[in-house]
Amino acid sequence: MELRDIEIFLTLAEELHFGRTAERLHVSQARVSQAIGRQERRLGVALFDRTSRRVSLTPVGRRLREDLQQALDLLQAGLARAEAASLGAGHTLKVGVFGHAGHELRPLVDAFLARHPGCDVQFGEINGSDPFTALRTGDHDVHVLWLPVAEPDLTVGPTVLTGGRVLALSTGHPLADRDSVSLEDLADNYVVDLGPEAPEYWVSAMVPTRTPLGRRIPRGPAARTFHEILSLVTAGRCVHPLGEIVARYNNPPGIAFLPIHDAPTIQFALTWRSNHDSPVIRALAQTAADLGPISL
Amino acid sequence: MELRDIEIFLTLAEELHFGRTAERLHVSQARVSQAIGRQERRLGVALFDRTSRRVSLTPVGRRLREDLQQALDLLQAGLARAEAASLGAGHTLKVGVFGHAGHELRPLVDAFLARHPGCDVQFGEINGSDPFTALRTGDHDVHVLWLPVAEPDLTVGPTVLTGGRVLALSTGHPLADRDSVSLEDLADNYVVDLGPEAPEYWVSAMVPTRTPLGRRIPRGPAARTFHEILSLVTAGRCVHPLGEIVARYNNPPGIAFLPIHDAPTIQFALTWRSNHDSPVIRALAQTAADLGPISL
DNA sequence: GTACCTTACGAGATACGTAACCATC
DNA sequence: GATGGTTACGTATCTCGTAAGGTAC
Repeated sequence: MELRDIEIFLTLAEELHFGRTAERLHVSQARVSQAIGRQERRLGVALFDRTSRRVSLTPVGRRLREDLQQALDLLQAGLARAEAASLGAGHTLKVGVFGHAGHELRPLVDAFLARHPGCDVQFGEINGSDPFTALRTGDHDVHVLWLPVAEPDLTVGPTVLTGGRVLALSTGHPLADRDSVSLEDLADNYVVDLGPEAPEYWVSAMVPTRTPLGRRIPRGPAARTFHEILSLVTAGRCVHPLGEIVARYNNPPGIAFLPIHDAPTIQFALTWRSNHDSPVIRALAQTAADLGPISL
Repeated sequence: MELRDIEIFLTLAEELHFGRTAERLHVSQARVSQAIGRQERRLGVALFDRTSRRVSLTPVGRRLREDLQQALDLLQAGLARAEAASLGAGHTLKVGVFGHAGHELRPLVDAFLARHPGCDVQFGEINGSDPFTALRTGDHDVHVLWLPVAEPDLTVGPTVLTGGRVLALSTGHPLADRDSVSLEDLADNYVVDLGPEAPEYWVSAMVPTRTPLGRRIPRGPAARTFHEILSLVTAGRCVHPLGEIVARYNNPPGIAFLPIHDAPTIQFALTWRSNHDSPVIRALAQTAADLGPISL
């Protein structure tokens, strides 16, 4: 991307300081030096006079700055116009969420639709055993996933939901008459195995493999959907940690949801394929960032 | 380089044909398709309506074309101005050549200096045992080398010299009273070994390892400089093929230069580090291209 | 069936960061 | 010796070409 070099040049022309330029553009100082050095080599002329104490534009640099600034402004204005056209053009965003989270996201969706009247949002369902596939196939545009998400091809955007966690257990379970449980209690029970498709680092952020004291939490039988999990829990074969939101929207017979008082709050963030972002997705992310996370 | 994508977009907007666009920009048709597809994904809007029969701009595309065309023109004008400033700023180009080739290149240098009065050309000497090092270290900006040159970090520019070839041999050599020799004659003699620093494919373009009929041409003792070669030849220990130009400018005692009548013409081309081109180098190359090769 | 746009995939080039280096005050 | 620009080098990403795959006429 040669445009980046131009951006670096223009920023340095403004800041007259390599370190600050690097900071502003979120790159390393070395990168700024390289970019400028390369431009100067290509052009065959110094754009900046610099010692390690002082940076200033040469006459050629000053002239180039004016020309490029103008060009870049035009360019970005053109692209922005095209993007704006896109947002007005009736795009539908398919957002994958767990269970009823879509309802809790109503404020975000409303704000987004208000800002972008041409657009629409549809929710699709995802589940913990396979959190990324629908995104990667293009079936969904955005997923709302608990963090951390560390997939090389996915971008993690703003957090949209935060909340506590509950333990689902059978009403007949010895712990069921408590007011709350501790993560330590998990060590004495099986939790549902979500299967091999979801990366372990991600699953274990919700379903830990060890208690804070280090005791192993055994994985029991596998389940792929939310209802399979519930049925294992109902049968008393497993307990299972879930987001607090689940307790708010579900009241299945034979199951109790008890707060896990020592589990850290969990965050759900917008996530999308890095290679497939688009103005609509960025607009949703922007709206989410402006709104801030919704706390349960 | 995101600028390339813009260039591709603008060209396609003009041609309305992926194949022709690819041809004009010297890229594959797939690349054009990829570039446009990516732009459209990023912008979230179609820029072209297309079937496999017909390509046309959408309204958004039409508008974007106008904006980007203007921006790109400005940008290139700015860069061109800076380049022009560079050419006026008294650059000195260090050109590495073999022996007296610099004299033969006088017409090129004169034309170049006439076009770019602020610039200067200095010649440095190179020799066949180590043709690239001075270029890579930055001691020289350009080398005039016989072809083929196939180094990944070097760019081969226009051919500046072409000429026949001669065999240097001792005046006491049995062949010395001929009018000319054949490549086949080499098989009965040792040729000078230029050492391991020069790549074999390049050396053998001047000093073949086999005759056209396939007989091996034995390599004799090693020599690093032109004068070392001559002294081996004078001593009768070797013969050695050289460019015709050598015979024109040298008349060393005890050595005869006989035309090799069946050796193909050899070409010498401007060569420089791909990563270190500059307006001055490009200007020299342009002048050379306009002038055409000088035939001996 | 043919012209021509798109997709899949791999190799090569490029961008960028880390770390060490060098210069100025 | 502290601040700040440069150089060397490794790696992750991106570019681009080849080849196979669609689709409209």
